[in-house]
Amino acid sequence: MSNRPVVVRFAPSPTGPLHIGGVRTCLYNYLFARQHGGKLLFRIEDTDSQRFVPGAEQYIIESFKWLGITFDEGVSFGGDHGPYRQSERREIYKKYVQVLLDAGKAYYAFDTKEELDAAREKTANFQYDASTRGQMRNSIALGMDEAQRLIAAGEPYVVRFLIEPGEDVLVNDLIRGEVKINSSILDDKVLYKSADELPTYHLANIVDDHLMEVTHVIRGEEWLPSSPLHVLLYRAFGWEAPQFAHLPLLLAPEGNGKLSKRDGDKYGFPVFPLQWNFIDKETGEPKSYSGYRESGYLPEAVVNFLALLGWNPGNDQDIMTMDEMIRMFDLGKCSKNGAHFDVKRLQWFNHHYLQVCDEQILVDELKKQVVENGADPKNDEYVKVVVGLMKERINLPKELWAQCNFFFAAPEAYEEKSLKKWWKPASTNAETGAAVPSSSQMVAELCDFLEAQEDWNGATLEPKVMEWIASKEYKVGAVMNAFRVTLVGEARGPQIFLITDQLGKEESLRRARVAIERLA
RNA sequence: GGCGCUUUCAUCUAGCGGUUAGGAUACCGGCCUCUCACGCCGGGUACACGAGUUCGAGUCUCGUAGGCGCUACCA
Repeated sequence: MSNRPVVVRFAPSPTGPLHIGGVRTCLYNYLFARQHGGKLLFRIEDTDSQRFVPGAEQYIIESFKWLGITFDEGVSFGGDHGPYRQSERREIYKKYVQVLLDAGKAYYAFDTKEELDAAREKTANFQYDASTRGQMRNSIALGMDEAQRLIAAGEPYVVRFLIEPGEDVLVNDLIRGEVKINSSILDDKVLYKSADELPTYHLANIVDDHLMEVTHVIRGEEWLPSSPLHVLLYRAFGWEAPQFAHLPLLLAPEGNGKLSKRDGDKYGFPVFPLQWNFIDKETGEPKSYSGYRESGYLPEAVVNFLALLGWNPGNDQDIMTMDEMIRMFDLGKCSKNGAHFDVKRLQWFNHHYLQVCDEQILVDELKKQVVENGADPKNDEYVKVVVGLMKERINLPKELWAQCNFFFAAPEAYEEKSLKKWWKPASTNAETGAAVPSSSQMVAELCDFLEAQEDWNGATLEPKVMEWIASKEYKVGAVMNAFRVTLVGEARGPQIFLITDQLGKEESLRRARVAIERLA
């Protein structure tokens, strides 16, 4: 193995929004590149013209921009190895296909879709390989002269890779160790199609990785079975193969299968970094898949969570900055088995990063929510204080309004459970036999006491109120919680004098008295 | 069906021949407290199964079973 400078790549197909599993693959490539002072390339593998989706490329670029993952070379980033879109590299692939053809390591095949289907129908487990290629329509069975004649006559063809059977192909995987696969189970893969003059993934991938001087291929486990083919292709060209590392797959939260876009709908969380809008092909209706960004997840949380899904630094650290991850990342510490996606854990990460993020993000979000709910956000300072009080109890910004609505709008109804517990009629203390006034009366008395107070500062108000409660021989909880219900509408929220500070004297007393009247 | 990868708490995982099997999320309980959260403290739950190797196996080997992936002129 030579000591080439580290070059890795992320090479998605622009077939739609970027799946969260792809995000993790790219993140690992990024961490690896940065740790080794190497380069990360961004290549677009659009060799399947049938599945090309406009906008997907831009979506992917925007996603990584949001996540803070940067590239050094590639589509939209420039570099000396371009072009970086495979559809713009036709001539390059043609040249290398010819190299293989000339060396007798690949051949022309003319079988139509129908003929191939018929062969598969006829023979169980049909495979286009050494045992069957003699019966098919290709330059080996037909002879090169006939093949050239067919090509000249305009017959569409493909070029297939000639696999020699019976050889154990070794793939050295940085995560899984040595994987051995016998070449007999490999079929003569199509490398090139004359119909669109494009190569298939396998050929384009090898040629590009070689030309772009890629040293490490870090990709999903779904590629493991075809990695022997890739090894064979490198060998056929006489090129040094890169090191491989096949990452475990991301699995659905429960049950079976890998994480799919349907799981997002099923479990109520996004599986894409950004929202993706599209037209439903069947109904013609505009639809969209939700994204982490639009759902209020912070990029730091998504990255941190994803990094630990399949890798860990070997210590007990969970919260990591990107720089720490870059320092500690280790392919050898990646797990080998698939990881179930646990959205609760992601939310915990998000909760953490929400506490340390720029508060203005939450201030703006809450302001928006207040307006949407027809209330008055007053001013930035007011909203900022509320955010400071409430952010520790949310996992997502969208939960803000439900938590803090009472700071902006008086309760219109009172929650039943809270009333049952804290809004009581007059009674007698079972132990002392003393009369206990109703909640309504206690709050009314409290209002009179508060009315007389000149200084409405919670810090000075609190000891006075406590003193007053003691002098009346009331229970602190009974008075404060009844009062709380009148202000909030239920038994929740921050310390009560923090609420009255924000609401002000007039509004606080008004709410209490309105409640007394309503609950009479 | 064939081939490959894989298997420690519900979930993400630590562990690389000798551990009371550790951490995190979730869950439960307690503390704090005017409520709800946060926070802190505590708790339960795991080595898929069966054979070997070894004085000793979660750790090594082989089977079995389960899970996942691939098996296209898709990537």
